[in-house]
Parts: sequence; C-alpha cells; structure tokens
Amino acid sequence: MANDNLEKLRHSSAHLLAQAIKSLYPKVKLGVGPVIENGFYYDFDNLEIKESDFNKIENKMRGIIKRNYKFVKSKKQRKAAEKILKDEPYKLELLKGLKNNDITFYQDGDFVDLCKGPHVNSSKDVKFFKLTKIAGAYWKGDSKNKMLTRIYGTAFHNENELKDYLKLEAEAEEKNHVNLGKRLGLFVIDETIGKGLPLLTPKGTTIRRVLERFIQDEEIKRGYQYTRTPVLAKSDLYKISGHIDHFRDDMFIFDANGEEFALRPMTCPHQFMIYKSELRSYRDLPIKYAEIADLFRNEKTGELHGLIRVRQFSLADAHIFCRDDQVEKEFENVLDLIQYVMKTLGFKDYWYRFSKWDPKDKKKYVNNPKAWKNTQKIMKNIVDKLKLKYVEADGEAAFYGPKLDIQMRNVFGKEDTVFTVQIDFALPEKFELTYEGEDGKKHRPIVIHRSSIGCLERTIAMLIEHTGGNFPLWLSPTQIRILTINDKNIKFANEVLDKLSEEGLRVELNDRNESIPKKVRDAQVEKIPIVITIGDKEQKNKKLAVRTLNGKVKFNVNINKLATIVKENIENKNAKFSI
RNA sequence: GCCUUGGUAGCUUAGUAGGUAGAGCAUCACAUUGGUAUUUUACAAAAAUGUGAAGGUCUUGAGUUCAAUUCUCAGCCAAGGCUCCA
Repeated sequence: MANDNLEKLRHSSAHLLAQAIKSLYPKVKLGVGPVIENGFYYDFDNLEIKESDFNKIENKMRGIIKRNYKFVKSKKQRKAAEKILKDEPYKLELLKGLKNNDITFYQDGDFVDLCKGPHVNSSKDVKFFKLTKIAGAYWKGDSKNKMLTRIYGTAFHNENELKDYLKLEAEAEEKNHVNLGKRLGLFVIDETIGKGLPLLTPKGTTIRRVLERFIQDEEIKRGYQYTRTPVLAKSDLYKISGHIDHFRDDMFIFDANGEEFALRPMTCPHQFMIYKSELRSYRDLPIKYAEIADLFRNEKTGELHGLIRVRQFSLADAHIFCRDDQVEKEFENVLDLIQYVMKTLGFKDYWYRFSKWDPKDKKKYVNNPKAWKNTQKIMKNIVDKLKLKYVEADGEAAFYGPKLDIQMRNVFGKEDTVFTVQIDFALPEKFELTYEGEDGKKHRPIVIHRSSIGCLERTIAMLIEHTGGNFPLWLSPTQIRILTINDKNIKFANEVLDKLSEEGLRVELNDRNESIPKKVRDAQVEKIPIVITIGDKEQKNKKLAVRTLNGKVKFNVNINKLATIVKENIENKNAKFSI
C-alpha cells in the first residue's frame, strides 16, 4: 500500500516537472514521464538545459505545488483527445498506440497530460522531491529515433526519507567498483593505453589468478578439456561464422600486408576448428572444450564502464559439442556448475533471464524459425523441469540461438549479464560440424556455448561491489599482515613471515616505526582479513595474537595451528574466517 | 555514437571577475623532547612536536589577448544515463 502511494506521489511529481518545464520553456514537446525504481523521469524534446538550471525548475515546481491544484481525471473520446494533444507530436504517437477509445487525462491547473494515473489528490501532496540528473534518452528507446532530454528526479513522503535516499546514493557512489578498486589498488586506468583497457595491478592480478585457477580446476574435474587458441585470425573465419556481418563495427579488424585479420570477438570458431580437425564419432560426444579466452570488442565509447564493459577481457568460455539426446543432461550440468560458482563466490542476488529471439527482427537473427522454435522449446523444457525462476526476454537471444542469462545488478542498480548459457543450432551448420552416428551417417552436433565464471574482469567488479572490498580469505590479495610492536620483534616477525609464506599463504610484514593502532587502521583500510601483532610477549612464547575483520583478537595462537586453520578456510573457499 | 557532469601534486581538493597556484593526507630529510615503551579501528595514538624538502608544462592542441590553468573552439580521458552487448 505504501508503495502504491509512493508511486502516485512520484508520478505526480513527474507531472509537476513537466508542468514547470512547459511554463519555463514553452517550446518544449513532451515525451513520456513514468515512475521508475527510485523515482521518476520525464523526457522532453527541444529542451536544452544544464544541471545548474535545476534550482530554477525546482522553484517553479514549488510555485505550482503551493497553488494546491487538484489532479482531476477525465475521459475523452479519441477525437477529442487528438484535439487536446494537437501540439504534442510525441503524445499523439502514444495515442495511436492506445487501443481503446476511452482516453484518460489528468489535469492540474492549466496543465493537462495524457495519463492513465493514478495521482495524488492535490499538488500540495508533493513536498519532498529533488531533481537528480539529466541524461539523453532516445524516443521509444530506439537509437534511430531522436534523442530527447531526460530529467530524473525522486520524491518521498517525508524529508528524512528523501535525505536518507540521497545519502545512500552518495554511499553507493563510494562503494562502486571503480572507486573501491582504485582505493584498494586493484586496477588502474591509463589514458595513454586507451579506453576500456584497464590494467590489473599485482593485487588485482592475484584475484584474477585465484579465480582462474579455481575455475580451471573445477572444470577439468567436470570433464572439460582446456584449449589454447590464437587471439586473432584471418577475417575469413568470422565471415563463415557470420560474426563479421553482425558485428563488423564492433570488431578490431586490420590489414597486414594485404591480408585482413581480426582480433577475435569470441572463441567459438577457434574451438570449432579443433573439433573439425578430426573425424568425430557419436561415442566421443559430448566433447567439452574450455578456454580462458582473451576477447576483443570495439565497444562504443559511451558503453565502456570500469571493469564491467571493457574492450579486452578474459572470458571463461566453453563449447560443448553434443548429440540431441545429450543436450538436456549437458545443459543441466552447466547449470549445476554455474550454481556452484555463484555459491562459491557468495553471490545470492541473481536471477535467470530466458532470452529469446524476435521473429520480426530478420536482420539480427539467423532466419530459421523452425529451428528457433525448436531450440527455445528445448531450453524452456529444461528450465521448467529444473524449476528455475526466470524472466522471459524477447529479442535478447544471440543471433544463433536462445540464451539463459544469469543477471545481476551493480551498485547503481544497473543490470548486467554475468554468465550465459546458449543453445546453438546455427553455427554447427555454418561450420559443417559433424559426427559419425551409430548408423554410419553424418550427423550434426548441437553446441552449447557457456560461461561458468563469466568475464573475469566483470566478475571481479561484481565481487568488489558485493563484498565492499572485504574479500573472503581465498580471494584476498593479501591474506595476512604481520605488525611489529617494536624493533626487537622484527626478527621473530620475519620468522613468522617465512613460515606462513612457506605454507603458501599471501603474507606481508609491516615493521615500520608506527604505532600499533595506526598500523591496524592501515590494514583495516586495505581490508586485510587477518592481522598478526607481534610484541615481546608473542616473541617470548612463540605464540601469535591474531585479529580478524570482525574486530576480535585471539591471543596465544600457535603458528602451525593458525596455518592449518587458514589453509583449511582457503581450501573450502569459505565466505568468512574466524578463529 | 548521443545527452549530462567532470579532469588542478601520489590521493582528496581550494582557487583565479585573465597577471603562470595554495591546503590536508601521504612521502623523504633534519631537529627537539622522550628514552626502548606489551597490543587492536577512525575526535585515535603505547612516540610526539617542530622545521624543511620534493612533488603541478593546472588533461592536450588551437584561437582571442600584452598576458590563458581561468574565456572560445576542437580533441583526449573518466563518471552517470540512453542505445548496444556475439
């Protein structure tokens, strides 16, 4: 109920915004003004403003609010509606899309808008609102259409809620992986190197390496075979696959002495060539080729974002070549692997998206409706059988087949695909992949494309935001830091350092001449999970004082025992460590 | 690619109605007091205080000007949004 009220409030705020804009800038044409997750927006054409104009606009809105206008609902017939909206081309377009003849309008004061409501009773009910940002947005979300000016805002029932929200937003800004990653020294961005090409520091690389080893070991355990294929190929390869037709502008293509090459945007055709290099029997299947593949995509500049959207990235990719009767089982296996990975990484807030083709979009998708329907059916059966909760999304499939995407949100609430599983009926055809069946005839395998731990860069970004930088022990770039209380302890501290390093732990020593609280604070800021303090007492007893991130300190810990506990925690990839 | 915002020392930033820049933290050095300290998270210190140094072609280029970090234009880079995402 409260949420309904909040929606009403925000929707009414959007109207007031439009009303204020219309009165300040009469030439503006109105787009749409819906409520969104944390507020509302309104799109305007023919409006050029800056964020510094917000004050003026907000004041105008307050002026309107004061007049205590009632929001009055009315219904009009189509003809009458067209008359009302005659000067609003975008609204007329929306009107055309409406099927029924009773058109609802809301009016407050001299401002009337096409709108199905609902609204608050009076403009006076809107008290606590704020305009937050300006952005460009294409009319009807289509980049072929004109770009309108979108103003975002939010509104709440009381001042504290509004303040809290703005504060939370500011904190999210702090917690985002770009800021946090920089502060923790995980990666840097250098403009001489170029856009979308972040550099992983030794610490960031440690996390990457741990993830990489983890997934490789796990996949090999599950019957995958690792390949190593080149990061570039003659562009002919991508002509066969069709990628160059679909994505030419998004690829790095170059000429080398008259021959055209491309940096690979995906791994599929490379691994296909290994499959093709031998005659395959039905007995060989399924064949599962995996690779941590460096991929290159010339993403448009505005689409780049920290570690989440980059131009070179490493995808934990695999292609499973299987017979029709194996698809279901293999698909299940993949999901099991993905769920295991999600659990191990500690990700809980994710959901599945069943991404389907759009029959109307002939350009984007391989034209084979029968095969589309068939594969989508197969996928649907599987996900239904597994009782997965998922949302369906039309027009989100890969050009060669439907996908099951695993979606997550970043700190700003923006949704991204982290992992994906695809059933591909088209590329095996294009590459003429075959296997010899029991009947001695050639058959076409089905290929499952899948990623288990996604792009390592993106996964690291999600980990940073999800943990707030407090990585579990097995992922922490530095697992243990040793602090000395005074210079006499340095020798023993080094012994401990050597001992723990020999055990394969990532240990550092801070023997600088600073106070213990300061050293502890530094370690805290760097989010180091285990801190060992060494003073004379420890030195004398050959025991350690061990501090964990929860603030607890345990004294008189035996070194070997500590090493055992820590190693066990790492081995089990536990989310938390305590002693 | 488009819209908005921004780019000043390693980090966080102030500032200039156009006269070549300050601060805090961090770093390094020296001095003074202390005199070898028994322990854990942000108004704290179980070393403290002081002095000093180093660090900036004020994102790049062009234009206007006697003079540009500041104004204008163009580019580069970043952040947020739109579109896209094999």
